Amino acid sequence: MLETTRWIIAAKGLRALKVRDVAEAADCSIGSVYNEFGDFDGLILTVNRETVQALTERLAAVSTDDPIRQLHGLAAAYLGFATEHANLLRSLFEHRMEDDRPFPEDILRMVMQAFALMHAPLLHLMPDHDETEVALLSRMLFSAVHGIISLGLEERMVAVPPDSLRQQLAQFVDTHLAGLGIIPVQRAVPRKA
Amino acid sequence: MLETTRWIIAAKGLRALKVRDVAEAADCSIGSVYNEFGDFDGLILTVNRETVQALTERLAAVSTDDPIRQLHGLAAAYLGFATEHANLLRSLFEHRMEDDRPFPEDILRMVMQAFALMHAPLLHLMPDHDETEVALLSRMLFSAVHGIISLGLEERMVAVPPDSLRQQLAQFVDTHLAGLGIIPVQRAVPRKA
DNA sequence: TATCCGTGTTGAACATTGTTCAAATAACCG
DNA sequence: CGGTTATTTGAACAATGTTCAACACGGATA
Repeated sequence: MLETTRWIIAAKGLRALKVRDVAEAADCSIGSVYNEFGDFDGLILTVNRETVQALTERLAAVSTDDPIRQLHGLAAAYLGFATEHANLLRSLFEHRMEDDRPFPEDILRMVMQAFALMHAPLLHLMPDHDETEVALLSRMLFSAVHGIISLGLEERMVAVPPDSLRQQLAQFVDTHLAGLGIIPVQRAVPRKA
Repeated sequence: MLETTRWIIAAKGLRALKVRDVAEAADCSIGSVYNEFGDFDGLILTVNRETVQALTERLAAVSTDDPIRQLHGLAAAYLGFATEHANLLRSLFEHRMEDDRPFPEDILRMVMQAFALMHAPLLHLMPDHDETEVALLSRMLFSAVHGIISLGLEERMVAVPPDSLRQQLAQFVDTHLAGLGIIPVQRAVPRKA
């Protein structure tokens, strides 16, 4: 049942998800879906929970040997996940609850936790800085990476080629680390000159 | 009629928009809405068009005296617009067409145009660089700013206080410019030490 | 004025889809 | 097997995007 839902969202987008389709594919009645998930939001949120879980696992699997490499790895891992599961990630970030019900606390926590994964390596690289300051910085950096990727993959908006995107992301991380004084500023070779 | 639609989206979010509400508020029949806009998507897209137009105007109004100040101004202007019109901006970026109809070309162009506004000042600051390279860089920078702002304002995800967000954005731009070698790297004073 | 024709408006009716709930079915127990 | 509880069912309901035949109005014409 969950698999079916996830498959539909992943393949055809959140908007294509219908309770009746899920029920039919799972070979059960409409009511059973409601018994299991409460309502439509519950169905979606369950899939979203799994998505953020999978994302976190993927990000957590990045090697922690070298902080700088880890930051690059996190960005690359996020890009990989976003590329492979674009619709699932969109469902996580774009879905709005019916009426004005509050967003589930636990999903929120999980997303924040995932976005905090840059904190540890950054703290290693900036040992003299205030921890809360680094926390803010890491969340901001991850938000920036998220923005670059989610807009870059938006096929409706002249998507950036995946390989170019990978390259851009690496450059972005490097440039920012240089700006923080962690690695030396490397001027790109001007082709024009 | 358009005003009503815009008002509903701005006040209660895209999901709260109903054809019947628009018709009633505009004191006309449901059919008239369809005569005017074709379908539901048409209604939304018309508002989105206005939104990206307003955004572009606001961004274009930023002073072009000093390139660095201009970049800060663009980020700040985007933040201001996003703060004042959060739901309208969300409607622009999160709305998906029915079925799989293609996203309107003109809106796409306008968004790209808005996101390209960092190109000119960046080109001034990097006169020796390849223009297409700077174009990619400017789009990436703007995407990053977009990510920081849109996630930062997401009230469901522990929104960052607006003032703190403004400060973070400025720091982000400065750090990135420093990383590009345009302004000197300024190490923040470590509070811990 | 009466008639006709093009144009724009209407809202009842329809299709889709999330939701409910009383009845049917199944499962368990003594 | 009878009784009790739990689970499943799907017809019916409500909300909402969409259609379209009927209607209303305005101007041209006789």
